[in-house]
Amino acid sequence: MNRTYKQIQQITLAVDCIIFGFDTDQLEVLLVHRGFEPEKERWSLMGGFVRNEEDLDEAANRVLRNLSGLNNVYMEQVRTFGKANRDPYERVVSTTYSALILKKDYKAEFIKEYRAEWFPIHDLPDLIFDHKDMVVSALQRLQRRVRSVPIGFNLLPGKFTLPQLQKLYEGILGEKIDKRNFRKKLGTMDFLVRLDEKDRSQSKKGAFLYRFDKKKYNKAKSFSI
Amino acid sequence: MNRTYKQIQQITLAVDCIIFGFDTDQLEVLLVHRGFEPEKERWSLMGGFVRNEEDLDEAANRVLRNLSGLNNVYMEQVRTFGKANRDPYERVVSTTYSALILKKDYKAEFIKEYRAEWFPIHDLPDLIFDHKDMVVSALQRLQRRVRSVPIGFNLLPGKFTLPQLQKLYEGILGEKIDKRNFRKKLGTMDFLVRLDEKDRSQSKKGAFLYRFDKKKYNKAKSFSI
DNA sequence: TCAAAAGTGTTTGTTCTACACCCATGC
DNA sequence: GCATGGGTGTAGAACAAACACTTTTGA
Repeated sequence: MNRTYKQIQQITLAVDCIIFGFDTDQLEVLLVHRGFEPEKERWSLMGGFVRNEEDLDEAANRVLRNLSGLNNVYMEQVRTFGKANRDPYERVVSTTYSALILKKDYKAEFIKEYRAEWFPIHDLPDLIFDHKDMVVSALQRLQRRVRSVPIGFNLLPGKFTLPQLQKLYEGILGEKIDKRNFRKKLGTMDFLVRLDEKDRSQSKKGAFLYRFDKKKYNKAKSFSI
Repeated sequence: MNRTYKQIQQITLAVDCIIFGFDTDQLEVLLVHRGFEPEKERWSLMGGFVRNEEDLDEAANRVLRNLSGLNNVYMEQVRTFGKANRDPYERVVSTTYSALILKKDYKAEFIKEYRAEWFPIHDLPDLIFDHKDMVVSALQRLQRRVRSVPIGFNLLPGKFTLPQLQKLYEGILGEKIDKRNFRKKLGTMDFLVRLDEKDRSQSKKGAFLYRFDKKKYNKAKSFSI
C-alpha cells in the first residue's frame, strides 16, 4: 500500500439510485432525461459523484434528496459496478443504491425540473451505460429482500388495504399470488393491525385499512411471504 | 455531472479480499500481518488499490493472485465500505470480495513472504479499520449463498467424502446438521456422483468419495440445503 | 337486481424434523 | 472382540398449494 497512490489513480467514484415506486398494480422506476452531455437526451438513473468528506451512504441520500426533494427514504446499497469501460467518457466506478418511495410524495415540480419520469419496471426506455444492468440487479435484490423483510410497506401509504398489499407483492415479484394463501400468512403477523376504517375507493363494499406497526414488528422480527 | 470532477474528488478506491478456507472442521480466514505503516504489525485483509485501466473484479483477482499465487479462484463481490473516516489516514472507499479457496493450494512460501496466517472465523485477532465488519458481512453472505448455490465445493478438493461435506456446512453455518437429513437432501442431487473409491484416512471402514459434476448441475441448476 | 371487489376454510401433497441402530475395518 | 467412524429409514409436524363460494353495496 502506498499513501500517495491517489496521485496515480484516476478513478471517480459515483453513486446511482434506483428509485422504486408503486402505482396501483405496477412497480415503477424513476428515470431522468439527461439535459446535458454526454449522452444528452437519453435516459439514466439519478446519480452523482461522491464528495470528499461524505460517507458513501450519505452521497446516495444527498443525490436522492437533491433530485427528488425526498428525505428519510428507505435505501440500501445494492452493488458496485466497476468495469473499466462502463462509462466510455471517463473512468467512473459507481455504487448503486435502491430506494423505495411513496410515489405521491414525489413532487411534480421535480418531474419538470429534472425531466424525470416514472417507467414500469418491465417497460423501460433505452438507458445509458450499464444502467439497465443496475436496474436489473436492484430488482433482483428487491425481489429477494421483500420476501423476508417487511420493506415493501415503504411503497404504500401508512394506511393500506390487503388487496393493495397483494397487488404490490404481485407487482414486485412479477407473479400472481393466491389471495387466500396470502391472507393466511398475513394473518399470522400481529404487527399488521387492522383499523376500524375502510377504503371505498376501489369497491362499493370497501376494504379494511391496515397499518404496519413497526414497534410490534421489532419484537419478533420475523417476516416471510 | 461534471467531467472534471476528478480534479475535486480525492477519494481512492481499493479492494479487500476475504479469503475463506476450510480445515477439517473449521471455517478460516486468511489474514496478513502488516509489515508497513500505517497500522504496522496489526492484522488486516489482503487489499490493494484499483488501477486506472482494470475492472474492479480484475483488481480483486490481481490482489488475490499477487498475494497468494492463486488464480482462477471462486470470488464474488460482497459490498462496498464507504464511511468517510473508515481509514483515518486517507479517504479510501473499499469494495470487498469474498474468495473460496482450497487451503492446501495456498503455498507456505506466501505465508512467509506476506506474514499471512489462517484464523478460525470465530477466533480472529484485532483487525485494522473496519475489516472486522467486512469479514462479518462476507460471512453472512456466504452463509446465505451456500444454502442455495453449490459454491461450498470450492473449499474442498475435487474428491471429497460426505462426512467432509457435512463438516464443511456445519463449519460455515455454525450449527450441527442431522446426518440422515443432510444425506437425504444430497441424495436427490444427481450432480453429486459417488466414485468407486474410498477415503480411509478418517476411519477404518472408509468413506466413499464423491465429486461435484458441474455439467450435470448446469442442466437443472437447483440446489438447496 | 346485478356487477364488482372483499372476504373466508379445507384438503392434499410436500418438506422438515427428530430420532437409533447396524456395518466394515484395523488394531 | 472392540472401538471408530460410515451408512441407512420412518413417523409426525409444519408448511405450501390448490381451489369456489358468499358478502356488501352503489348504481
